[in-house]
Amino acid sequence: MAITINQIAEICGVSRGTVDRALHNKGNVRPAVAEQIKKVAAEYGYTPNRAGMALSRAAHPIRLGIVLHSVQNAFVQALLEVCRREAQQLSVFSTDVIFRLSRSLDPVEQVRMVDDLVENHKIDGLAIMPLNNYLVENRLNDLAEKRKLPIITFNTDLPDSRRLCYVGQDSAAAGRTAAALMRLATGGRGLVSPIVGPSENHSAYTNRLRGFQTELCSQPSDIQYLVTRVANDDDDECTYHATLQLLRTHPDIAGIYAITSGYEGACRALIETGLAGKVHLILHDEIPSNLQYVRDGVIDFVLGQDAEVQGTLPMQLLSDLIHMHRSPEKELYHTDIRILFRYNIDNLL
Amino acid sequence: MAITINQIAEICGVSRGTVDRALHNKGNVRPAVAEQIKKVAAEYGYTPNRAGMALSRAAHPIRLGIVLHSVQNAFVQALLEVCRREAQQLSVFSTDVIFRLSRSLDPVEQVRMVDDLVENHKIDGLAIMPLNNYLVENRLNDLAEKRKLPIITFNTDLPDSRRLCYVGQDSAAAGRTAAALMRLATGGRGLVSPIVGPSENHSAYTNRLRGFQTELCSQPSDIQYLVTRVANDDDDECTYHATLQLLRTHPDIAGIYAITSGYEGACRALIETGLAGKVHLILHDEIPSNLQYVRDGVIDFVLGQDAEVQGTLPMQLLSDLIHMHRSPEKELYHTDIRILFRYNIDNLL
DNA sequence: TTGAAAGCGATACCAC
DNA sequence: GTGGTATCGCTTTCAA
Repeated sequence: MAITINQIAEICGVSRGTVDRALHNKGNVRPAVAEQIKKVAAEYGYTPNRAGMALSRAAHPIRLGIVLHSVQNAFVQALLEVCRREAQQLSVFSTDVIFRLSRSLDPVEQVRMVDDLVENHKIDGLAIMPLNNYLVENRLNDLAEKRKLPIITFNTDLPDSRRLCYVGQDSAAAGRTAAALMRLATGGRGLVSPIVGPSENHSAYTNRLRGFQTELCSQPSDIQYLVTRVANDDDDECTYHATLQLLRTHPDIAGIYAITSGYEGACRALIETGLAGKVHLILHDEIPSNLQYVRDGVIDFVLGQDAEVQGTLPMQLLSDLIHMHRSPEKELYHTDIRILFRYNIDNLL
Repeated sequence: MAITINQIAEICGVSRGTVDRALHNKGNVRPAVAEQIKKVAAEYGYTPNRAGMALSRAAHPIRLGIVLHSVQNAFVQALLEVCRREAQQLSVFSTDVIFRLSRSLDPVEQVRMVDDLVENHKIDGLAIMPLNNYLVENRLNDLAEKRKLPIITFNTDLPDSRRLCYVGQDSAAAGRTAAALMRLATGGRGLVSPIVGPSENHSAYTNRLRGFQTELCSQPSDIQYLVTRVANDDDDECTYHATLQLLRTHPDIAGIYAITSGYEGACRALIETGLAGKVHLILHDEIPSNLQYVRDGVIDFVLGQDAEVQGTLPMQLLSDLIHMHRSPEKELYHTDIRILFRYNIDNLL
């Protein structure tokens, strides 16, 4: 076992209280004594016992806010699940977590949620999946500056805001990865089409498209490129019809890249037209339905992102910051870009 | 905050001690009272506070043993690193971890290490990366049966032994994954050669080869198959020479599958012969040198395994079992088979 | 500026 | 069979 605050107190011939004040720079310790205490602590490699801290804090809980949008999306639901589990874990550390969820992509609603958490629930930290909109950005900047509220973005970033850090995928890199896999799957020939929605306020989606596009065009090849637009983000039905239409007008198409996990309709369209397995298909997110389509030979590749890390790290970082005054070490915590295909999906935990 | 043992005691009009005995079935509680206590606990969704448990156990520490071989291998070193970090974490739960490391693949030495941990250090649980040898297997079976020692295998399994469970990759599936990627990279044409050592006592390696072989032969294709044997496992120099030899005799070779991360010599051979990027190359393990070869265009794909889970889960499972009498839920905890190539390696945590 | 003491939740042990 | 009490490491409060 590591050295304890009691042992340090004994070594230095002072009381526990004094050691605590010295190590936390709370003042009311004679400088010379504080000096010696810190020296001894460093010498013996003192690290506070987390169980002890947790227990003693039970009387003074802190509150964290979590804001998510697009909760109808299957991946976001998985992410929410992980967040809930982590919230449970954190309750040991006297950290209460308050969730605010929306289906829409309405920035006004998101700002209202944030305000509610800050004004009515007095949160000490915020983890948010932000919409890419100036209303949201301005509000977050305000809170960070004027209220000194620590804010962490996750899943989707708002890079120019005053958030502490971002936990999530590098969306542009994910798009480039999709392009490289598409090249492999098609042998670098034929017509390839990404299916995208308006992606308004949703920077993850626009970044994926940009990355895909950039990478495909970066090397000379026999690939033609055509963007298929659908009316809504994460809309299964739209995607179904758009894909049917695409397959009708371009029956010789080589590959489709459905840019969100809400675009499962593309799978149905391929199956119904008998083109499943012939047209190469790449989708995002490790959700059960996608994996089943992979097993059935409809989807070539699924690009997964690490829901585990995205759902736990933001809260842990906030908790560490507030409880132990330890700031995040990096600005960007980029999570895995997982490549899943039929050979490596049935061996997971 | 969740309900505590104190509150249950108050509700039931008994003392904390009684509640504790009732919930842990320690006897010495009147059946009717025990019944009521359990009912109340269930009703209020009681879960023991981990911080409290950890703290109260400080006086009664437990000991875990960890046995690793092939520690000169870069991946095993990364794994060891993770284990050390987890051991640090567990010290909060009064769990001391004792490591025994070997470079060799000698089963006699491994058995000796296990014996030392059991006899001289009185370990309460064992996590081992076992050699595939009857001496090891018999010894583990003995300890499991006669001494009731909980044993978990990790990284490499010993499926017929009496271990509680296994945490690690499905090696055969990893081999199949390598074969599928090789098919993609080569376009399904040409000569493909896995490079393997004797793999004596090392079932992960033999299973990878078996999976690779099975998958390549499972579909009709224009791929020819030739196994290249080297004298030692994880030997860079051997591999270098064997690869040079292979490239000389088969200058038109399409792909090489180096079955362990110790076979970096294959990369050097390809670079020196000017064949890097022309002959497709797949290696195992997410180690820095491999990733650099990917960036340099020498390696097409790296198959990674999850060192994080492999290094933490076995100890957590043992700790949970010994402290809380909670047995592992599964027999096989298969970790990720990660596919890494130049597009998704520079965006990691 | 400092020390002493209470309390967080769970466990172990000793009286009764 | 049961209740009381000490203990783990840390924080906080109050008194000196």
